Amino acid sequence: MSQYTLPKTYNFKTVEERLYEWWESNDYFKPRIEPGRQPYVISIPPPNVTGELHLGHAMFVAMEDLMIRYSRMRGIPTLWVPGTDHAGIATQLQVEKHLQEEEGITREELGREAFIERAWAWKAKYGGIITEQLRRLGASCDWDRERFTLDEGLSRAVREAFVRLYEKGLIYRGTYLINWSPGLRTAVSDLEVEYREEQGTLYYFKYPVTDSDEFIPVATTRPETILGDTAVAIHPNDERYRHLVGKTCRVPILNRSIPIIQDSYVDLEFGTGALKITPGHDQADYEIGQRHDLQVINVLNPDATMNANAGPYKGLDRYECRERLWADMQASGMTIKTEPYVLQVPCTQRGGEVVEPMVSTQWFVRMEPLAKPALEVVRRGDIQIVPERFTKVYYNWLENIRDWCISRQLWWGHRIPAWHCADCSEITVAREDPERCLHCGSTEIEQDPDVLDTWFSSGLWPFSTLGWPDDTEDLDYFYPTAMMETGYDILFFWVARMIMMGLEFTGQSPFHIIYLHGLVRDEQGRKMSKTLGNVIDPLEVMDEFGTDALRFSLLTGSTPGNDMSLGIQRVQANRNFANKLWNAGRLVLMGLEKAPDKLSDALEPTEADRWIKARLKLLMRDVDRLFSSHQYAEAGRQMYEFFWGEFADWYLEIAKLQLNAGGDRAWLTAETLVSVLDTCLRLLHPFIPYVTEELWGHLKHACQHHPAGYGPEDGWEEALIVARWPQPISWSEDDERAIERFTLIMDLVRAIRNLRVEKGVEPARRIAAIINSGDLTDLISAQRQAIAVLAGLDPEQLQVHESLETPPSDSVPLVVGSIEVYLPLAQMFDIDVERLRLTKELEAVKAQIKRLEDLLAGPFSERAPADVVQKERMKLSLLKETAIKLAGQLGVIG
RNA sequence: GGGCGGUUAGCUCAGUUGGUUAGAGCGCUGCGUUGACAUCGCAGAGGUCGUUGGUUCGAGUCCAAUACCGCCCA
Repeated sequence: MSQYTLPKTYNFKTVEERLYEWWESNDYFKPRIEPGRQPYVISIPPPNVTGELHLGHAMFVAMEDLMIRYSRMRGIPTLWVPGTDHAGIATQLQVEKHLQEEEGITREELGREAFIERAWAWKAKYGGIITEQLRRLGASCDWDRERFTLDEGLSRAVREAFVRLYEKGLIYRGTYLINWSPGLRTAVSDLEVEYREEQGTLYYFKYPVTDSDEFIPVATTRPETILGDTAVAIHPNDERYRHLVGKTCRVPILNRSIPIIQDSYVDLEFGTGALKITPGHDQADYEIGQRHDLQVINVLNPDATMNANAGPYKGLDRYECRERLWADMQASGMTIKTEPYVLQVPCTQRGGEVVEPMVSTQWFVRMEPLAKPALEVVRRGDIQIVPERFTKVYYNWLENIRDWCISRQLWWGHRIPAWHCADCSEITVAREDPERCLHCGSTEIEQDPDVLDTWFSSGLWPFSTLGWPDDTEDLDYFYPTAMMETGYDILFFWVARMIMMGLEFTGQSPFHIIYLHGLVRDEQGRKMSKTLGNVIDPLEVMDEFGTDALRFSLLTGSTPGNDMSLGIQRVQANRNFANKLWNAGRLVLMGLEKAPDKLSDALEPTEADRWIKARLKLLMRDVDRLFSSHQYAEAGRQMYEFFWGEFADWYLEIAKLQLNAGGDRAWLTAETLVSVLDTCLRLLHPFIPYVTEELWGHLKHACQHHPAGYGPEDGWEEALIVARWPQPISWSEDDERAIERFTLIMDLVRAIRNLRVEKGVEPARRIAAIINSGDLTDLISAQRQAIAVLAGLDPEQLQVHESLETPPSDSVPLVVGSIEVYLPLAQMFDIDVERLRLTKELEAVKAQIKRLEDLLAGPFSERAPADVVQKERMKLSLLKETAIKLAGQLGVIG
């Protein structure tokens, strides 16, 4: 009876939570500070504090936890700093919605202070959910260092940063054209605006020239903006209207007089070739207006209704105004025509509601001086972006950067530390709340009502979370961080800004590698959205298949910077992999019991032992190479294939035999099993931490309770999470040969299996076989038992000969390389069928020979490297042997 | 308008610095249940690597052009 009766199926439900708590309570997530030693640090991309877990979170947690666990196992002081983001707009909207639903009141009715209190209460209530969910994913963050963008320390950092930038003249307040969201009643930055294609209309109408019967035909997609026009522009080369330049025309309905100007921005081909200029509500027009010193007229209220400048249309919603105005113009004969037109409608990234360009007084960050050093650090390689192609995207954005509108007319966020003086109208910006105006000493000062863009505080994240602006031990030791791992969709929003802020405030790049993962999509490659109903909830997936299965799917299914499709079937397959690991582990544990206490004599490893160890070495080497080039997915896939396709499918089958042989053979086999399994668990741990830790614990326990004392040379570590990462071991010729020799055995076994199936031999039936193995007789004889078991042969009736003078009759012949095999399946032997089969095979081999001979006769043998040529020569000679054997067998059949 | 990515098996995707008859998972077909695992095993079918041209002894891989799909920026 086994001492370790593990269940037949891996049950993640009884494992995950227990292990996570065990890891956390043993402080395995906490780094030791080892002065002089370079630590490995990742700052988590902080999720929205009241957000819900989605696959994007699962993706970054899986990736980062992989990197963190790998680093930790390598013995490097490793820190993953967790935290959450206050997410200004998102959270405020949630709280507002809740307020409306539960109490039927608006935030304005509640008042600013009370509202902020509610928001904090909301955060207190729901803020822990997301971090709990990150734990569930196995995130090995140091939770004692958890931060929140709106906590006291970070608020101080934000304030310090703001004041410094202001003092340097990099923050300014001014009245410019910005993106206004009427729905949210706040300004948003350029980045937060997305363009949506919509079917719209292009309206053609007449701009009457003052004191003349002439008119200029003009086209617009937004007729309501006519009310804010302050010029009509034509191209300098445009002959048609040249004579009108310098004259004025009259705004329809309002009859305001506006100039006719020339500007090369005007596209001669578009519309009528003349452009109405609305500096108050269009970016391009705004710039033209600046060039020509045009008046800026705002016709909109903050809620997107028309204001007094719209004259008779005052109070109407903008779309209603559009219709009415057009109808009025039609009535007075000023319209020409309309035609369908596809518009690019600006919308907010969040709500999706239409954004109106509008002139407004806001706070801005001057970006160019910050962008320059940020470009420089990437150019000189201090920061490397993976995949590399995003470097170009990054350059392009920074080289064409525009000033950043950082003020938001919200309540939930970092309040701008600026006070306006009622007496002198000057602004006081200060680290501590001032009592009086810095300019005139007046006490009649009031703090600016706006808060900062959420991304302003996120930009400080890698150092603010470590204590900046204070000179803390953490900041000193852990900063700059090593890796910034996140989705490419926030390269500008977040990553670029962190680099700029990091350089500005700390003088150092905040991290050295940027690894950008792709976005997770559904099986058809579509974005997941609630409206499409194709959202996969990671929590449900984990409930059904376990965390490891989800992690492994995300980690092996994606390549850097490329989107991935996640299918549930893939997760299921990986759940099966966890189970495969588990059962292979069970077999090893049971095998241990068959091993004697100690080795009685020196004993050579078997061919299979040598092979699996050599293959494992190759795997370690590949994994090392792949990890260092950030090809984590490929590394994971190779581990999977090695474990399942080689260790489980082949070695374990042979190991059963070797264990049953008992004695020293069993002892040595158990040792190999333990060693290979142990190494595999170490390699796989960063990918699938739970099942590996659990199984490793059993393995360790079993080994420690076995008198043989199997285990790693330096003994078993406390836990897999802190166990040593396997180091690639040197490669030798012997390893090469071990792989070649065993590969031949596998080929032989496979060939026999194929033939069995082809001949319809029942799987359970043991059949006889005669092998003529020539030079390889030593190898084949030594492996006869293994071959017999794997190929379903009867060991009693398995003959291995070095040469065979008279081949057996009535036997099905086959050739593997230079080895001949005869399966005496008399009743299934059909001479015609065999002849045909052998002839076909011979033809195929001959074709191969021809191909290689041609190749070697050509320039290949002179131009290609010697080892490549040699390889082909070897292949050719083996094929020739095969051909001879096949021809011989055909001759026998007659 | 500028830039980027994708196009490989029925589906979802891998594929080192170019090395010579292209891989995985799922799906499909056939067979198989007394001891690691049916969340499994054995075997099989299935691909002119979008198209065209080029470089090379050799191209899925490098270059150029082109088509389609998608993304980003303006």
